[in-house]
Amino acid sequence: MKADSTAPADPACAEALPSAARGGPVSHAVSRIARLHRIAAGRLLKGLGLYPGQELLMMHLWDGGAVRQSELIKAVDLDPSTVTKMLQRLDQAGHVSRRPDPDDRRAVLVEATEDSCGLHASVRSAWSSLEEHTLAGLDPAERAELARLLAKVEANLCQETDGCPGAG
Amino acid sequence: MKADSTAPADPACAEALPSAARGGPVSHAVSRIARLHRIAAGRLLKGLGLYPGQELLMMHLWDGGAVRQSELIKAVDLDPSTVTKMLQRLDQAGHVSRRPDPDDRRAVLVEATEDSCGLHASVRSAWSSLEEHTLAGLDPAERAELARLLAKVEANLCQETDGCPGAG
DNA sequence: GAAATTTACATGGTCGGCCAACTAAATCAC
DNA sequence: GTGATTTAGTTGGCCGACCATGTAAATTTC
Repeated sequence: MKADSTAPADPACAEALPSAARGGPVSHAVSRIARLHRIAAGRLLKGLGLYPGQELLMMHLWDGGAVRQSELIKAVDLDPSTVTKMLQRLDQAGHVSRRPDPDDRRAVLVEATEDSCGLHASVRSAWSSLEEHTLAGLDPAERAELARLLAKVEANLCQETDGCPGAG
Repeated sequence: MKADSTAPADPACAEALPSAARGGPVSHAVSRIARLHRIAAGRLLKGLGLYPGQELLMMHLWDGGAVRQSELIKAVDLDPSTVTKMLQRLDQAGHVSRRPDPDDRRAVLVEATEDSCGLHASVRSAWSSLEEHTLAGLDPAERAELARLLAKVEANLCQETDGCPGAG
C-alpha cells in the first residue's frame, strides 16, 4: 500500500527519481556530491583536529607565510565574516596566530603557527587521498575531461556572481 | 621576508595556484562549485521565500503527498536532526504541515501545504534556470559526459559511507 | 507478558557559510 | 586640514548540516 495509486502514468523508471533529479540532474548531483565530498573530507580531517573548510585556509597560510586577512579572504573567496570566525577558531585551536599589521592599523596579519606546520604533510596526504577516493575508477582521460568540464561549470557559476577571483 | 626566499624553484605558473588546487584539483573544484552553486540557488530561491536546501525537501513533498518523516529522511539522505529543524522552519513558514501518524504514534506525517503548492512551478522553473546556468556553454554530449562522470564520482563518495540510498 | 532492542524524532551544541549592520582606520576630495 | 568615501575586520543573527544524546513508541526476544 505504498506505490499503488501513487504512480499515475509513469513507468517504473520514474518512481525512484525525485523530481529534483529530473528537473536538474546535474544540479542535483552537484548538491549530493558536495555533501558527500564534505563528509569524506571531514572524516579524513577529523583525526587532524580540523573541520572541513579549515584546511583550505590553512593551505593558503602554509603556502604564503604571513598574509593580510584581506588577502586570505580574496584567496579563498569567502565572506569576510566567515573567515573571521574561522580564524578565531583556528587561533583558539592554536593553528594560526594573528597580529595587527604595523603598516596598516586596521589590517591583521595571519600566519600558520609552527605547531600547525606539522599538519601540513598530513593535510596534503588527506587531500591526495580524498582526490583519489573521489576519482577512483576514472582513467586519466576521464579525469582530465571531468576537470575541464568542472572548470567550465565553475566559470558559469562565477558569471553574474561578483567576487570571483579567477573569472577572467 | 614575504616572497623572496619563499619561492624555491617554481616558475610563474605556481604563484597563482593554491596548493589545494595542485594537490587535489577536482576536490578543490568540487568545493568551489558547491559553494557557487549554492549561492546561485539561494539567489533564485530568495524571492520564493525558500533557503537553499529547502527546495529539495519541498520537491519530495510535492512529489509524494503526505509522507512519513522517516521516508523523507531516507529520500533526501540527510541527518534526521537536519530534517527535523528544516521542517520546523518550513512549518513555521507555512510551507509544510506536520501531524502525528495515527498508525504509528511516534511517526510524523509531513505534507506540503496548499499554500506551498503555488511555489511548485516557481521552484521547478528556478531549478531549470539553475541547471541551464550551470551547464551554459556545454553541448549535449558534454552534458551527458559530465552527468556520467558525476554519477561515478557520487558512487565513489557513497562507497564506505554508510547510508547511501542509490549506491547500488 | 516483561525486558531488551530497534525505530522515530527531538534537543543541544558546534561549524561552515551567508547577509546586514557596525566600528575603526586609511584614502580621496575639496 | 576637514569631510566623504572606501577599505578592513568584527559582531550578531540566521540557516544548512553534522554529531551525540535523550525520549517515547513500536518491535523483537524470551
